[in-house]
Amino acid sequence: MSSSRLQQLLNYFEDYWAVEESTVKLLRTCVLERKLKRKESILGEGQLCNHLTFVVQGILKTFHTDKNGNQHNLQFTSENKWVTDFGSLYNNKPTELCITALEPSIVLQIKKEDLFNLYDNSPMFDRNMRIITENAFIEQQERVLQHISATAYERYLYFLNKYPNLSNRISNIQIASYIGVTPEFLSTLRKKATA
Amino acid sequence: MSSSRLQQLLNYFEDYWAVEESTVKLLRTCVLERKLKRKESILGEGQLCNHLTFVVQGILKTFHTDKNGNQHNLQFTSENKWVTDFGSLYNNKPTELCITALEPSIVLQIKKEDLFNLYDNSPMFDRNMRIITENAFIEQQERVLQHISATAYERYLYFLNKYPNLSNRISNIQIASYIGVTPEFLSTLRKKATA
DNA sequence: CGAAAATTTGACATGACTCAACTGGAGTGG
DNA sequence: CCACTCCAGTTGAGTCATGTCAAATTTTCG
Repeated sequence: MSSSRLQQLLNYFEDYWAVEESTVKLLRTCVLERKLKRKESILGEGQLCNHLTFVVQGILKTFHTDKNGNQHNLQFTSENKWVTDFGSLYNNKPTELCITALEPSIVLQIKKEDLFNLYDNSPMFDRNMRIITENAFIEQQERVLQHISATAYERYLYFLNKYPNLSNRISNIQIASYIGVTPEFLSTLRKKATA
Repeated sequence: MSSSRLQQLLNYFEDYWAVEESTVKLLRTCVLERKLKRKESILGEGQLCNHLTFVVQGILKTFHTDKNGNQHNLQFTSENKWVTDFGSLYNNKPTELCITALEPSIVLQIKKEDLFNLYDNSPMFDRNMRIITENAFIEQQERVLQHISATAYERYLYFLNKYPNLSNRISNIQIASYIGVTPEFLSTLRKKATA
């Protein structure tokens, strides 16, 4: 794999802690690179999730398809963010989620066995995944709070404000699905926002 | 502190991993017990969150008060669950949340410094907090999914089904605030559910 | 027991969805 | 370069879900 892409991952970790040489060595042996075309998936409904994925370039969406066939976006994952389905990864349960590229993308992946091996051999890697997960939890909690206390209009403004780079790169249909409204209704919110 | 309550915490951890004697010793020195009356708070808006809290008995609610004075319940924490405000705890930021007992309760608390000490001296404790946080993340994600894809009625039925013991012990006003509807509307949903 | 809080009810207002139609831009093949 | 299709985005009419407010009733807790 391209060493510059592994380097991006290492730089990312350096923001959290000084990565030991032994961990770098482990990462070098187990990190897999994968290129994705637009609309290509790394996880499909009913499959087992076997990887932890780090986005080097591009944007992925994680969504659920309900019984009526409607898609609901749970998460966008762009550069230097992680994505996986924890429920499926840890409990060996078939996933109800799908992870798909919205743009041509490059990701790094760590297989489940290698991930567990990293946890066992690098306590600092383990710790950093704890911190990363804590931050992800905070973000989800903030989002729940929005849904129980704010209107769709407020949620939209919040999204624009929090993810300015995403809102330029993602279609409004995807944004509507993320904040939990129909594309038609988002359209009226957008008119209101520019008025 | 009562050793039986520390024992409950140790039993809890044993479900995850075999606790080493050195960690037990550390816990014995730093775990604080606290009794709470109904409506008593362990964290108030504007304060710094300095503890990780484990509920031995009772139920706490974590809520946010919006600019109109309305409370929105983010979380209920009952026996053998953890609660804290990660954002405030790690970033030393004043919290926007409040954690209050819904029943007379007994909790165990670990101060921030002791918590960091535990992380440093017990990699398995660190790991288990990672796993606990991952599970909490999954739960929040499921809740977000509900809000972007399900009706209030479906969310209510889901709550009843997922937390049968909570729904008996908590007033409907609290449940309404948790699922994100007004108490009046929850009342109509309840009528529908028993019809 | 008595005060405070929880729950219910009903009339009315508004937020958000559905469906169908229309517009306009981005690719694609001839 | 044009004609074509496809998809994103918008608009509007009608409808349903949910909120607001006020009041009456019941339950809970000190």
